[in-house]
Amino acid sequence: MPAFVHPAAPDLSPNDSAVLALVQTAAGPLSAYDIMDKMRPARPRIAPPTVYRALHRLVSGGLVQRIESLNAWVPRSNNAPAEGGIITICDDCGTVGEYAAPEAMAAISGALGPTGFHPGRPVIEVHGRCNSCEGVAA
Amino acid sequence: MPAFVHPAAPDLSPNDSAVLALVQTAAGPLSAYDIMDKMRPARPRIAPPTVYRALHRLVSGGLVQRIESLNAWVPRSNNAPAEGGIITICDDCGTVGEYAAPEAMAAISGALGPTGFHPGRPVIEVHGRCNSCEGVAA
DNA sequence: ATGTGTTATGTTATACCATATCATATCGAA
DNA sequence: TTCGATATGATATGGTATAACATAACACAT
Repeated sequence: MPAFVHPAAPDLSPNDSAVLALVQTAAGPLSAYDIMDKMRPARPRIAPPTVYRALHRLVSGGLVQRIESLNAWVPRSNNAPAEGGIITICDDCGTVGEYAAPEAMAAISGALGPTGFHPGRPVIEVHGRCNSCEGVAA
Repeated sequence: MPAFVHPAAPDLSPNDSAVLALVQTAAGPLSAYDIMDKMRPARPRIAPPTVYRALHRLVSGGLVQRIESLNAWVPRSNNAPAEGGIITICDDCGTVGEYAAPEAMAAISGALGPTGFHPGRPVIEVHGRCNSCEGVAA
């Protein structure tokens, strides 16, 4: 897996900042339409492309990550790996976590080596139950 | 990662068989609406729920797999791992592959152990370029 | 044969997710 | 000032998935 480094985020547009703030302060993953709804009080005419454009820029800047298996978006934590950490998704409470796992990434690269496939963007999302939820009802 | 074993597929309904045949003979991943379009000549009134119900049953039976990052569906190969192999997706030609990688799964489990997260369904999809496409235009 | 439970399918409508397209605004560099 | 680059506005549409309710088909016990 090539070590992908996000380009340094330039200063954000007002739009981008607003979207980022919402994603960062949300209790969990937000869909693009959740974000729109939250922006609507301040900006009644906000439209989907505006939100998606901001999200795409934030993803490029490494500030936001899309959860493919949820069609939803979460902030990247500051201490998260530069790219491609493991995402955990609790199917009970919806909590999402992000963890570095260099050995896992290496193992994936190793497994793909013989196939000739050239890895680019990895999507590693593990559904399951978080520690709290598992404790409540095993 | 618990070793999840799909329940043995009971005999398929006619609907399920039709959907499975289409997925298995397609050149690449099919969306649910691709499948509907292919069924329409024979069944002009086919509707989305019919296709989705078949797909969900086929997934439960381990015969079909959903590619989360494509919103599309592919057959499980006979020699594919029981569950949770690594999916490769060539972003140039669309070809999808499935590979076993027990060490990678173990590494993911290992990385998550300290977090207390209890893994269930893993989604491991690696976008990149297949060997052929990489050769054509590096 | 009738009733009952179960599973599959039909049918309509709707919700939800994402982008194409074209117009307008803003701002700094040539 | 004019131009190019970037961000946003605005409308429309395309694409993905499920809710809700109705009906059919079949197995099987009474």
